[in-house]
Amino acid sequence: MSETIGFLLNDTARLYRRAFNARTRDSGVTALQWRLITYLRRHEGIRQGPLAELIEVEPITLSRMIDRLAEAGLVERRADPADRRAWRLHLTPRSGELLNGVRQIAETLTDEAIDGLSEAEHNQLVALVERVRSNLSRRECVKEDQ
Amino acid sequence: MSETIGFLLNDTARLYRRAFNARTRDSGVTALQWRLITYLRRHEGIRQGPLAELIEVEPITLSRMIDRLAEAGLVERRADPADRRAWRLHLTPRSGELLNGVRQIAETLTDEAIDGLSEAEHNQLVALVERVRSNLSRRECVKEDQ
DNA sequence: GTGTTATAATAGCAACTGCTACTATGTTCA
DNA sequence: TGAACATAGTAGCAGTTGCTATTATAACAC
Repeated sequence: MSETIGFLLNDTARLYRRAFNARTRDSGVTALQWRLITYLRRHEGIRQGPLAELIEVEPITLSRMIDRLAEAGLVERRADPADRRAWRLHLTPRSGELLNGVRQIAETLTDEAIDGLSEAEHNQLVALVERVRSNLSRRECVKEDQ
Repeated sequence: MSETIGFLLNDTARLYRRAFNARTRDSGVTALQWRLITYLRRHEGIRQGPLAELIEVEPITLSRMIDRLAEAGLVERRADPADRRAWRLHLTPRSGELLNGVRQIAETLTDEAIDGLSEAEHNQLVALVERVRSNLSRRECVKEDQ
């Protein structure tokens, strides 16, 4: 059996993305864009670098996601008055409206994904995956460990 | 907390891919290509359609992965004598050599990913993720349920 | 036998991802 | 002050993924 945990996680994540995107196609927001926006909501005015670190993607990856979100009118790049190299990211009012609908879909999908799992199993699943994530995370960025 | 299971799985899977690819860069084989090859090894001569279904990707996605693997000399498309629309997929000898090295890397990485988990926890993790996967899987393809 | 429908694979388009290399700006130090 | 270094973000390239549409072939219906 080469069904290692890596492949299994990949498969499952891909199926989740696919299901999410299939349901939100009309809204024009993908699973990952939605996630980015939920982070942004809690970090209004954050710069791209720290946000990229927060969600653990490369700066360039984030940069291009922001490109698309800005083009869609969901996110705004504002010049940082203190550093002319940097942007500060802000959500537009339009994003708020959109997100209420999407949040519903996301919650439903999550419920379906964990269908049949008890509360305890669900908690355990999250805890175990988080441990795997932190195992994989620390070996890439030994720079900070807080 | 919007750390839903979907995002968590996605994050973890991405970190796994990243770590894998970082270690196998010289070999020229990515995590997903390697996985495809391990499937192919157990299904020599399979056609693209069934293989795509097996690994649950769209046929076009598989088609392009095969393009790259064929170009790299790891996989061969042979005409199907019984159906001129179809290809039969075969591994080349070169793939065998390559894979022994990659398998080592994959095993090491898996060990690191589950570092700190007991045998029981590891088993439980796999079992729980598999249940989530099957929850997500069945809702896309109600066609077959065996 | 010919027309309709189904199937195998691919083409175009677009989103997500990371690597290396680059530009522009800020910081430090001599 | 001016050079060396660091940081914020982007450009080019390539791999993975899926949607819709298309081509070529097969299977079926009449």
